[in-house]
Amino acid sequence: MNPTIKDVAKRANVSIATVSRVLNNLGGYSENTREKVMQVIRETGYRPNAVARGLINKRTRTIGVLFPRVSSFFSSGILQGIEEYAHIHDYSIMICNTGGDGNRTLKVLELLQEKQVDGVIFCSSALKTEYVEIMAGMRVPVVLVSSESSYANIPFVRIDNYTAAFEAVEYLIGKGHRNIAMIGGRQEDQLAGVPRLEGYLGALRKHHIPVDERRIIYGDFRYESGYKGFEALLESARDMTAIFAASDEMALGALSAAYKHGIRVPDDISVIGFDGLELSRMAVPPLTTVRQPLVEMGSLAFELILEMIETGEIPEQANIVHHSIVERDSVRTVED
Amino acid sequence: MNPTIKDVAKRANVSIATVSRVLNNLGGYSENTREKVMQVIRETGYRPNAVARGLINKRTRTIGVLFPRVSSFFSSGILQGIEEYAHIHDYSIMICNTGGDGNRTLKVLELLQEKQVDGVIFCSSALKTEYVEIMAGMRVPVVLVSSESSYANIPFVRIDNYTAAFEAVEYLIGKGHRNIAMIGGRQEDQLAGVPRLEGYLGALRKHHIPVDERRIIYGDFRYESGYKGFEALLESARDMTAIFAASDEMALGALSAAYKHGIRVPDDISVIGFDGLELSRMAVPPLTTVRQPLVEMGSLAFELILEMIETGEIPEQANIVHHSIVERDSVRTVED
DNA sequence: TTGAAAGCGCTAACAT
DNA sequence: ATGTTAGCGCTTTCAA
Repeated sequence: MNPTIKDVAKRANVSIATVSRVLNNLGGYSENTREKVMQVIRETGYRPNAVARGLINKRTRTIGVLFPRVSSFFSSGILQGIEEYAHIHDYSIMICNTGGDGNRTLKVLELLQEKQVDGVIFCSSALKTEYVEIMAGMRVPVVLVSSESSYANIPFVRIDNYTAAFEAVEYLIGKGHRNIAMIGGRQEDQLAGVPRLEGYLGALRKHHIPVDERRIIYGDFRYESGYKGFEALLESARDMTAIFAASDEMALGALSAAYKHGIRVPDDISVIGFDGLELSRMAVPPLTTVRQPLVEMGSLAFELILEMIETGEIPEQANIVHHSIVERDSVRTVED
Repeated sequence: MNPTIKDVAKRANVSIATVSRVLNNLGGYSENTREKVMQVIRETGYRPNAVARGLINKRTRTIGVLFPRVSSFFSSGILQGIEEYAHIHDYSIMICNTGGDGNRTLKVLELLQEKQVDGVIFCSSALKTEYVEIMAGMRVPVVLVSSESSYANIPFVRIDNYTAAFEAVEYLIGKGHRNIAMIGGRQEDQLAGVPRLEGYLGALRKHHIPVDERRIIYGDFRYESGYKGFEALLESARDMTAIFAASDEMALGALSAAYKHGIRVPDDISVIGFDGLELSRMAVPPLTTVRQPLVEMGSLAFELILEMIETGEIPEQANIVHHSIVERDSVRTVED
């Protein structure tokens, strides 16, 4: 057995109350006893039991983090940001996969409640009513990342997807492109699918470019769908000179498909991605993309939840962070 | 306040012991009381407090997972495997970044000890003596992934790096290549750096191909070092027809550098990577690589630790899993 | 400056 | 079949 506070108290000839005091720097003891206690702690290698502490303090210094898929390229950046700040503030994080599955999400949420996490960060999934209900029941702060909730006053941090997509397409237009296709996300996806499509549409309208349905393909944000999307566009929109992909993964799929079909990027077709994942930089050719500051989004989410935990107050609900266009080599200028 | 077992007991007109019994399916109550208790639990939305349970059971059903960088492409696969199995067995995982930093690792280990995790999975870092000492002090099972320990009987799961590298190079040789360069990992890295280099050397020797120091460049497993490594090789080993990169990230760097320099892969130079990351499949051209079953390695690690937690016994120490060569499009056959 | 004791929410041994 | 009670390791009154 590892030593407990009792063992330390005994060996130091003091009461456990005194040990607790020096442990928590509460004062109310002589320098002498402090020394003695610290000495024993060092000798025995005593470490306070956070579980016991948690039981009495009702604080575990642990937060739960939910991802649809922890191992996705997208999750990684956010996770890194959360972890970094959590570590600074001596918090631990419990991560959970929801698999984008409602039942599993509920189960995971219940588990986190049982484990008494001090807060939960919920990432890149739509917030269903059932989630909100159980979250309310948990009575712990919740922050959304790359998600949003209109009907509950839950703070969220995300970029402005509409504007970001709008600017991506306007960037293409600025490069002289007129025949711009889009590989979008899921049409049902209100968080990233719809607004990015709207942004595309909006930019075209603003520049009086007619919308052509055949130039729009819907994927699921993943690589394969980008690959297939590109091939589909090859059929339906042969004259396109540029593609706006609603995710970097899909853009990479497009790049691969182009390579497969002997189509050169950006010489024959330009491609702009979305997300600014690390791998966009590693693509061939390096991918021009709309960057979301994923790491910062994670850090900010942690700061928000920390604030809620410590003050009990609900901060500004809408935390819109800045996107930016990262120019690399997958888009070329088209001469008229 | 959320309801406690006391509240449930009171409302159900039974003792807390009875509530505890039905909660844990221990028997010793009538169907009638069971019904009543369950009814109250449903009504109140009661959830047992895992912290209190942990205090008494000395089990938290939580394991700690350490990565040098949780957000790396490499960690992701392992993490996914661990999480999957942890979830099946109703365990939670606490993930920690060590940043490859000794002090931080020690701090994190201490934190995990305080939080009373039931075990720790330590991934892809060399195991220093200090770690082993503090781990021994924690008195919880430890499993290593993509790492190893000779001086402590800690179970580990990894592939056979030497053989895997050997086979990669032999694969290249089988394709007719003789002038094979290598972009290796860090020379000090005993886990992945040295054995993969040795494998390269061994394969050349076996096939009576003289080793040429100028064909060997050392990187750090990351993308940039692969990029630079490729450029360095362009200077020192112009006649190479193939490159064995000790990581997929470095292989991707090489691919990018080749593209930049107008060198076609695999027409001019073939490239084989190592790891089998998801992104190797997304590369242009799709990367031929040596696959480590990362997800399975994570699952296996979890199973091992679960076994240790539940039985208290130490399983087979060496768990060598199978690697395999994934043939894609970055290696071509050379005619003599 | 220090200690005794209550109690956080739960399990488990012991009664009944 | 059910209740009482003693802790698990700690923090925090309240006394001394």
